[in-house]
Amino acid sequence: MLKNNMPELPEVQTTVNYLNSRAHILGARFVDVWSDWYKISKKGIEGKKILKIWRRAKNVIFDLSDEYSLLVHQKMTGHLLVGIWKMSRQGRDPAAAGETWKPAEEGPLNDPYNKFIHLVFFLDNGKMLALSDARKFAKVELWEKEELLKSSDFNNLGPEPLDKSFTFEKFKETLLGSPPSPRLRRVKQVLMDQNVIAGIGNIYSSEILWKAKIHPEKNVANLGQNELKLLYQAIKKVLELAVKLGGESFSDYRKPDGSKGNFDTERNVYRREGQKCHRCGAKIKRLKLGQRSAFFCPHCQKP
DNA sequence: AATCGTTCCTGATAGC
DNA sequence: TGCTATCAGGAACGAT
Repeated sequence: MLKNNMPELPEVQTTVNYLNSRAHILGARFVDVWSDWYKISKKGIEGKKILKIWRRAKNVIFDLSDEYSLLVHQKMTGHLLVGIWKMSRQGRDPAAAGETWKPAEEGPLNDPYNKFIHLVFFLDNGKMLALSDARKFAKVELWEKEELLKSSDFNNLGPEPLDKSFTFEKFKETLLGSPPSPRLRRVKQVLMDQNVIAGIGNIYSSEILWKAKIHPEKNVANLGQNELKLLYQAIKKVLELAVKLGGESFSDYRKPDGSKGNFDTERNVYRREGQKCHRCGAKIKRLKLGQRSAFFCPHCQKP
């Protein structure tokens, strides 16, 4: 079975944190684009300057000059990498350029030069911003900033769980509130719904529910006050810890320098089917909810 | 209106 | 050993 690990909130935040600090790409301008897949034209982005890099849900947003924004959703296997480039006789194709493609900082896997890079932005300060994406699912779009902010996909996103404004009251209101009504739905699917709470995916929803000792199929309307409190605290704690550790890297995800995140030691249920629960020793089980697999401890998380 | 199924894609794995 | 069929998965979109 393929070991999937799509970037969720902690991984995307880790990427954004890196891009804003150690990558040294703020203030740089785009000079060229190479891709064997994405239809991003040099014409649209050439000369635009990177002003600010931020996250909303699982999206990375580069605010650019001229009131433009570059939207990147890494989906399943996508991850952004930063390197340095030099012109070569072969031009700027990193596959052809070979040794001119090097990571900006030393990463344990030397990952930035890999066969899954399908898009590279060349910046005027000698840096490359690349997208590695084995499955070619990632989304990269150039928007007028205002259009992006008022687009329905973007505007319907639920609150950011790590914001201070995401209080327990706000959480209950979001989870149980009337419109839209996720009232009759199973808690795992509700947690993963980007329009209810933004940024949580398959890995962290399983980890959060394990920590809160709640069964993934439990209907959110049937959660007691104590369970709601535990769930709220688990969301904050699990995501905060994962951001602190630089996310999860058991599969494709890497920080922009190619190095791995360190959340793996904290993984309690995801992809641990048949192994012992770290809390009670029972065997971790897996079930299908919709098209997704949910991992849980049948002893700690009773229906 | 809400929910379910399909689609995109390819590396890794299971089964023969 | 080598081939093929199956699976994983976020989210847009089409169908019911």
